[in-house]
Amino acid sequence: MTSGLLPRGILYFATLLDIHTMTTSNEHASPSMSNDERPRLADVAALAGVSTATVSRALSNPDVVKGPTRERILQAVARLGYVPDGAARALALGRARMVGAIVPTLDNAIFARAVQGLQSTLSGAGYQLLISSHEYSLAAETESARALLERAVDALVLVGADHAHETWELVRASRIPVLITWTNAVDASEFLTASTPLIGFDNRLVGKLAAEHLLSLGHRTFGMISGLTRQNDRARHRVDGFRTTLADAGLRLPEANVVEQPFGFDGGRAGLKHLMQLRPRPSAVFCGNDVLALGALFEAQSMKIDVPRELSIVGCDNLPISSQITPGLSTVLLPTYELGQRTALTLLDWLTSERVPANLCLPIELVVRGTSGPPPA
Amino acid sequence: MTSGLLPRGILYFATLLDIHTMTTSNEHASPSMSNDERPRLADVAALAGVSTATVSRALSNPDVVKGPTRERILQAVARLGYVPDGAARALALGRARMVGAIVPTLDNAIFARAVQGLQSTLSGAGYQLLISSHEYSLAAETESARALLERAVDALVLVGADHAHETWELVRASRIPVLITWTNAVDASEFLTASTPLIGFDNRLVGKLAAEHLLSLGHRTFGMISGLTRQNDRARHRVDGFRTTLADAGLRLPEANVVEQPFGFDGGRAGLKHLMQLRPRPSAVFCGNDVLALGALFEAQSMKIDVPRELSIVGCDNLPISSQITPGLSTVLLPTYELGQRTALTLLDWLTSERVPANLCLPIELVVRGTSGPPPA
DNA sequence: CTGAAAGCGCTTACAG
DNA sequence: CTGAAAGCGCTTACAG
Repeated sequence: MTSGLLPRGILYFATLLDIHTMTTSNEHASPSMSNDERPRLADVAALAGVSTATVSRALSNPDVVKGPTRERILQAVARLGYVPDGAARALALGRARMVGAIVPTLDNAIFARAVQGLQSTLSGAGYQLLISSHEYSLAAETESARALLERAVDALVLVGADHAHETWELVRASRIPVLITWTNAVDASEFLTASTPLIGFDNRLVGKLAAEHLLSLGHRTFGMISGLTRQNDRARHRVDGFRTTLADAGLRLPEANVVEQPFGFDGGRAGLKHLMQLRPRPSAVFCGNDVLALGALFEAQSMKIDVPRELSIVGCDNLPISSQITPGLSTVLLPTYELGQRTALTLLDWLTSERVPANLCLPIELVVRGTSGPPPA
Repeated sequence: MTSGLLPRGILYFATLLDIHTMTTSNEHASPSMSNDERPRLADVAALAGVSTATVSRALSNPDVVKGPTRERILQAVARLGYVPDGAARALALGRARMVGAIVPTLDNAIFARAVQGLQSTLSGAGYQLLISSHEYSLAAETESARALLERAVDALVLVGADHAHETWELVRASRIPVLITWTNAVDASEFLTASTPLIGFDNRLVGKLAAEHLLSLGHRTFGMISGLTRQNDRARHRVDGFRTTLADAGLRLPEANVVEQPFGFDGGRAGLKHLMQLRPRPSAVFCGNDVLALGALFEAQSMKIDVPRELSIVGCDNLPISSQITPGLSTVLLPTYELGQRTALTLLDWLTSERVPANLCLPIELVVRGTSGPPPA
């Protein structure tokens, strides 16, 4: 793209003369500008008859430029269709007005929704979102982190507390603000929680709310369908909260009653099939998220198991579909769009104030619908 | 962030001496590097005892640098935790290895899935995705386009053919590759289709497939629940294809039988309520997408209308949920993940070959499940 | 209020 | 194979 060491030509030759007739002609990209290069600040400056410094000021700090001069510059900008080059601006300014986010996947309504909240809030404040996903591979996440860091993002958003050592080294070396989301607790000691704020949910409480609800209905035998817990602290905490709460009530949740399944309806179906073969058969099943719960519900319907009369199911997320189907899914509502919004606001505040923000744990609540009820007599 | 006109200091003082013991010490960010600035190419060069030019070559064109030199450089990179500054690199190179994409929303499985395909394919080739959404507002889309263009993206992906005049001017002035997705046809004459490739579906065919299916079942009275068509060529073409196919069969689809609703389950519900009040009552309803169709199905269930005995419903998208619910949703399958992939591959090819790619219309097919059947006798 | 010029951190043509 | 230096397109401290 660059033409070697020779400076670029200036584009204004054809248009310099009719500067005063500009407003009556095409206000947008001039047809006479058939040059192959896009216009630069110098082109605007030449057309407006000022220095590049003045154009730069007129654009980023308008009131420091005299009215008529500013007018001429803005007309030149419009005439040439000038759009600043972000790379040059980022280099000069030391910030790119870009935030990076790495999520496990976008192909899950719950992450898509949070990303939507993040993106729209950021862009309202003039920041753009660089997004990457890793399909639940922490090694892939490291490469995503490197790729985003290499694009000079001003800050990075990660999901959960489980990350590869290398990811952590990368973000530390980059010296940019890093925000951990979806969780309120970090196990791994290598994460310096003091300078890495957490904005998320209490995932143990998710399991606790589900357990308390099912216990209060009178259930005594439980199963759980969890997402893969291996590199996923959110999934682990949900299992932990569920199990601990049962234990506090004097009930044991055996290992065999916890099935780990990959995210997806099929995971939920497979998980339920497994649990329904256990003896004693669980009368209540808690699922790590709504997609697993819906899969379990569909499988129960396929198996002619009456929900909730023979079996209670509780999910987590409160996807829009969960309130639409019959019976409605009992679930723990996570305010994920708000999570994205709050993440954005916190980050914006951090970037401007340069003070590390406080942790934030968003409130969650149990929503009881048709898939949970008393155990069979 | 920048410290005025004074050049930055060099970081290597503390670490220059132990260059030969490096491999036995911490390979990652050195604890001794407590400086507040992140390492630069010059720091790596100083630590390795070479020029910045050589470091740059060692990183981007390794085989042009002698083995031992390269080794020393890589060790210095590892020791300092050096990550190149993308803004500077983009400025020097003239490309940022970033692609911008603007979608109506991420909060719709169908877009999220396509974006996932786009993102993962791009990042596999070393490109990162800058994403923005506009919630179906073409004015907001213009601002998104400007914001992405200002970040110096190498290419831009748009959804559909309906765009504000200003959006078009912006992308034209930017002189970067622009790809239109989700459609195979452009109405607006201002869009220079010759240099703006289309990768998408034949949305008229979507309507046609639905109509042919319902006609072949014997239906004679139809309704349609469409997304808002105002700034949405995909929605318009689906209505058009449906109506035209019915007309070819000698059947009229009156205006009153087409309800426009915003995307969402509630839109589908409201649309069905309206259609069920018409006399004669439609025996078959085609919905512009699966979310509307599912909303319609749920509303039919609420209204105790037997689907498909009293009413047939056909959607479009083939969301994962559509094959899970009972009855399964008859729908037109759009390969959206593949759309994202193909968009990425086409863009990558375009960026390397600099030849405008050919249009691509992805094959679609009707999937018949439980929500469609013969009309009531 | 405006301009000349240095600087941001890279890459690469040119010369050795 | 390697280095000195110019250039990418902006911003801004400094001087007028």
